[in-house]
Amino acid sequence: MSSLLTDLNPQQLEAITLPHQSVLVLAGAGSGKTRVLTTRIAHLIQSGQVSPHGVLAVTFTNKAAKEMLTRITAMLPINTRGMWVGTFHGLCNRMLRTHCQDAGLLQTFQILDMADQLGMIKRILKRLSVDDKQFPPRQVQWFINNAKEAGLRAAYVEVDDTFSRRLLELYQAYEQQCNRDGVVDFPELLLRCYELLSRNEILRDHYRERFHYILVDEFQDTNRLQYKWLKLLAGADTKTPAAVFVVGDDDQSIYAFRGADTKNMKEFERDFGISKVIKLEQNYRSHGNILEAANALIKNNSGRLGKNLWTDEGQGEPLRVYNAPNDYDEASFIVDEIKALHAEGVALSQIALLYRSNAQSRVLEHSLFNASLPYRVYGGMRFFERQEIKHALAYLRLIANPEDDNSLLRVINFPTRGIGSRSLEQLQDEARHLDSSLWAAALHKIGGEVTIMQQTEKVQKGVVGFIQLITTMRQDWGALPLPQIVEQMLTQSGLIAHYSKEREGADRLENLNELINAATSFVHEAEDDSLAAFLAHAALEAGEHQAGSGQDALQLMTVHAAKGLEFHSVFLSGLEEGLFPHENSMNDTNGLEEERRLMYVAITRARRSLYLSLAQSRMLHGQTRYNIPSRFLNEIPENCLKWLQSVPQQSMNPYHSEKNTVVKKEKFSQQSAPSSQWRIGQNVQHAKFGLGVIVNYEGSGSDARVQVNFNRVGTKWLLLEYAKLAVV
DNA sequence: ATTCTTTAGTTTTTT
DNA sequence: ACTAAAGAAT
Repeated sequence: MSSLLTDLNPQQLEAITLPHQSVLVLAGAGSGKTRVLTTRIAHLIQSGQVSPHGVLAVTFTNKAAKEMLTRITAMLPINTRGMWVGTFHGLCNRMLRTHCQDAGLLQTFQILDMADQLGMIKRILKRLSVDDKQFPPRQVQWFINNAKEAGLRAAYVEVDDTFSRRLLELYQAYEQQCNRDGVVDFPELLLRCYELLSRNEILRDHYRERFHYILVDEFQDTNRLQYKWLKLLAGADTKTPAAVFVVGDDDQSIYAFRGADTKNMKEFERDFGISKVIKLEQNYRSHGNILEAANALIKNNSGRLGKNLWTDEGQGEPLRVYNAPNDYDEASFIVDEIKALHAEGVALSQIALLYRSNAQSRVLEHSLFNASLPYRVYGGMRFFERQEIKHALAYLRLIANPEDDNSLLRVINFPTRGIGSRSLEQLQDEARHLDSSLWAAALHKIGGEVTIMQQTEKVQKGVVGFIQLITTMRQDWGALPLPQIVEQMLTQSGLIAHYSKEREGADRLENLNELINAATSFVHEAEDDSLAAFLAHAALEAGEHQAGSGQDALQLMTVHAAKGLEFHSVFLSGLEEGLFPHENSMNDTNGLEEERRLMYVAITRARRSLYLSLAQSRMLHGQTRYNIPSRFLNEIPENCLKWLQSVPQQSMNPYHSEKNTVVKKEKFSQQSAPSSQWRIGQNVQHAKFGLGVIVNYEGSGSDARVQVNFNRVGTKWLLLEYAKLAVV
């Protein structure tokens, strides 16, 4: 009947055209999941079952949300403005901004990212003089976020030992501080919003009345709180619940580490009285060998909901595996293969280079840069996370709300204006006395001592200057458009001047300029172009701002970031035990199964060709590590794989040999050369400490000592004369 | 108070 | 290897 519904298989068609009821769609990788989701929305609107106003679609990443909107607008020539499409956090932020009073928040409430949050926790630990050895800030952060993601306020957390009790007190102190500063962390966005809806019947009914159709992508990655929020919003327990269309794949659940729980799928079936589960099992993406490899691998996981992907396509080429002697050789192999593919006509943007952890991108980038292959890195160090941008944002936040202690502390002496630790301490004491923010304390101090004039002027000059600076900035705010506010702030704060003076400041200045551009384009694109909205955008979409996205470039990202994307060719690097699966996850079954799902995700990104590579040795944390091939390679059937030979040739790898000689030269020039068997990188055996690698040495003759990194006991300095080291 | 130097922790993945 | 924090020197 309509062009929307052509070229669909029966299951896809059924999912798309389902009447007003809730449904669970189990969609395997490459089964047209996103297409089904977007087509359903378009179909619902086109057939008049709902107006854009009544649709709410939740995705997991901003990238996915954007993609969804683009696809819908391509299918339907309508204005999608009324539709709510976004991430859980984005949608909650939107609701909280709209109803900030009911939510007990300032109009200008700010969002803390993970680093901000950690800084805040560190500050609280210091204030309460808690030993941060005993209570590592990271662990406190983990505790707080976990509680929030389970939907628990401090008052409801149950603890049974003194350690947890202390953690709970810290949680409480943290909550207080957040409330006073008017800041909100990531899980707080959800929890606040959930509480708002459950407390406020009018609002709840308003939104229930509005959103008759709710669609959720990547449902397997939702955590408990997100699910509760969804249930509440949809009115699962009412007579007229919304039609909730949920798409997920338990085999692609890779966010358990931040509370995602596939049990939500079972609960969804129960809570929404699901009578229909639709399975999409035909894969339209990958060739046979790739799919066979993925299926065989994921079979090793237990407790799957069960589904088997199949394809009409031919077997295609085998997966190519390359076992490199070291990480530089691995990189140059990848570079060569990418060049070859590109020469054959594959667009660089259709080639992805994936890795398990961000740290691995360095070596790869180096080789790509030397080969002048254009590439684009997703994730890693993001624009809004750079320190100069963080400083600038802190000033902007203070303009919006000077009570924000976090931001104040970040920039009160940056650029330096003579406010040292001493003055800061005084200020913090004052704030504690008054039980107020640092800003209020500073105002109070100046106000109080203005009568004593002379001395104050000397002691507090820096602080007075800072207060005047922020006050002046605040006066202009409101009158000026956003980009001008940013521009003025950059000069008035002295950030520009500071980075102009710095040796390596050129990049930073460029980034600060880019911030003005970001503000300009934000004003053009966003409906709400207020300062607060811009700051929320900066916190929530930290990764989305990427310069130079226009040209054809190779795509570099972690496997996590690659979920939901597909490429003609995929390179998966670092397939070694300890790296992938990661050593932190290898010890328990759950961790290992999640790693395997991650591997599954990685494999299924490829349409036509897939390259797997590993290195026998690689630099990590400044040390050479020797790894064995990943167990996942053994889980892929041999007939899918084609092992490539590595050719040990000096000329093939000029960078690596050059680098090595540089390192060695330095060592030799400063110290006498030890006998040839004791050299850096040599594997040795010690009677007591076991196996290790020599990482450094000094002295000579009877004084000669070597530093050895032992597998079991870490690094030790040993006198060669006494330590009976054996070469392995 | 600021800047230079040394040291310790850190990195798994992300909204 | 790299960065943030602590310590020492100016």
